[in-house]
Amino acid sequence: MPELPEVETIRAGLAARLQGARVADVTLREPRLRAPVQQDELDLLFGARLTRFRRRAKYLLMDTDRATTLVVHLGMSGRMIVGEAAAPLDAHDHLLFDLIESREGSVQLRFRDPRRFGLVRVLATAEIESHALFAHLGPEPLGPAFSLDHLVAAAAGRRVPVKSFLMDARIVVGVGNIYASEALWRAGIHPRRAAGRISAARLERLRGAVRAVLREAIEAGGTTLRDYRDPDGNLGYFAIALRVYDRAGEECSRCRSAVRRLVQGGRATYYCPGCQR
DNA sequence: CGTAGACCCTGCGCGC
DNA sequence: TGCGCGCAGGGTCTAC
Repeated sequence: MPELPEVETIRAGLAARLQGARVADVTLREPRLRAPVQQDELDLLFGARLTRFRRRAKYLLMDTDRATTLVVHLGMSGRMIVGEAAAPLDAHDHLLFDLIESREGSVQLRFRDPRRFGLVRVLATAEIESHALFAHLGPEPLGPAFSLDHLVAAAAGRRVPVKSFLMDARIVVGVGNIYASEALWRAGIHPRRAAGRISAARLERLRGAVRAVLREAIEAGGTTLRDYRDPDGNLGYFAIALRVYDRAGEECSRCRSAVRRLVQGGRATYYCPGCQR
């Protein structure tokens, strides 16, 4: 799936094209996502206007003028596609949103997700933050709440490997598998190091690395990898330079050691044994 | 409590 | 060419 920068890129793309559009119809073709899609929730969208496009962690939040919010998570393989309603259907086009009065007139927004790890809900806008999906989430990595004080307090006494710690949404949201490895490389921290055994100075380096790598990726328009597409359905972006991710055996660009791969929590981690301690 | 592992699902690339 | 295997950017739940 898209990581935070990809979701942010999709959010911006959808906002530019669909802000102000009205939902004329919704078709549910396959309800079996991470949680079953509820028709009674989708019914709340009929006639509603999409007013605001937000993001929280890796969730897309599309507010309507009916005090409801269309919540979409793309999971590993989800995409949002804007096109003509007559466009040929893909086997994994699970939801079709017929929109009118968009900047481009009548268009169809599709949620496509082969692996079906994604999620589509319609919730009361006022209850988003307190909803079970969001209540446990930690600070946004690019916001002021992701402070050194927060990181130091969260890491204190923790024996988890810092890679797993970084990917724990209760600590900070939006740091996925690619950028966790990349941020640790930038900070010179070994992914297996216990979170509670990193000095405040090095945690500050890590905080800066997380923010820098995410910011750069957003600027680059999202890393393009495998099946990722922007809202137009195009593969148009240039990937930011990934220094270790998926580069096992290659030379580290900083110290020339061979990049290694290991598995943590069932996920691949890439790091440089020469310059990450 | 904290942590490791299984699980949800399809598609793709690889080695045989 | 076909087949089986491992692996893939996420998140949640269970068992220990």
